[in-house]
Amino acid sequence: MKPLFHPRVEDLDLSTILHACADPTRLRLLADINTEPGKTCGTFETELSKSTLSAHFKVLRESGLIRQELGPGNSRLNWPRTAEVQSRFPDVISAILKSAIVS
Amino acid sequence: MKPLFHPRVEDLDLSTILHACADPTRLRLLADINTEPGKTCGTFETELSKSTLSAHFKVLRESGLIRQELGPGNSRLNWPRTAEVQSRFPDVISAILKSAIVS
DNA sequence: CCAAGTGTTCGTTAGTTGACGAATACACGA
DNA sequence: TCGTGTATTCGTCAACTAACGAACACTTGG
Repeated sequence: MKPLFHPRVEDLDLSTILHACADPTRLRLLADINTEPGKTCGTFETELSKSTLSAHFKVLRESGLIRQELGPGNSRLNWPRTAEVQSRFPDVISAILKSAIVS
Repeated sequence: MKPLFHPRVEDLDLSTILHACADPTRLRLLADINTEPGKTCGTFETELSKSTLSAHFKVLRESGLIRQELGPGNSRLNWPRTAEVQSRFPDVISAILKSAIVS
């Protein structure tokens, strides 16, 4: 299986992270992952196609906001990297998530 | 003089705001405006053309992050709307600005 | 081995973005 | 009124984005 790319904490970039959060779909996915860590890609409530969703997960993963692990049956388990991101950019993600869940 | 559009506080949108912050140039402008409120558009240190800069100010203004007032000699005074944005999305902008100024 | 389930990758398309120079609009001072 | 200074608008261009379906890759159960 092809290894999935995850940026190191020291390579996180604020603009990249904000760009990843700036899309409503991705912000929703990110909020869901933080609410229910370990969700697989297929368990998100959405109207979008699989390929579109996959692309959004890729953006979240490559920005450093989530970690994707192999799960059973070729599935992907999605974990938040919120703590790691916070270590570089304190309070940014937690504040965004708080506002995102409300709105 | 054509009036400049400013969104009302109740119309602020989190994704729009994050998108405005996601560009490195705009984040720098926003940080500068917060550091030195009332700066005019021409006083920012940048290599970009006037028209490009004007477009960035427009994005910041229409997202609700700044307010632009008429100044002397057809200049624009740029003021942060940080407090208003905070009232809708607590801590988001302050956290972003703190990280932005460091990096 | 085969079929079903889960995601990714590829190619395409329409729309958006960021950049620029040139032209324009407006205010102010001489 | 005529420049000068300040900023916006317009038209253009290349690059990027989000969306889709089809095809592919991989795991697992029968």
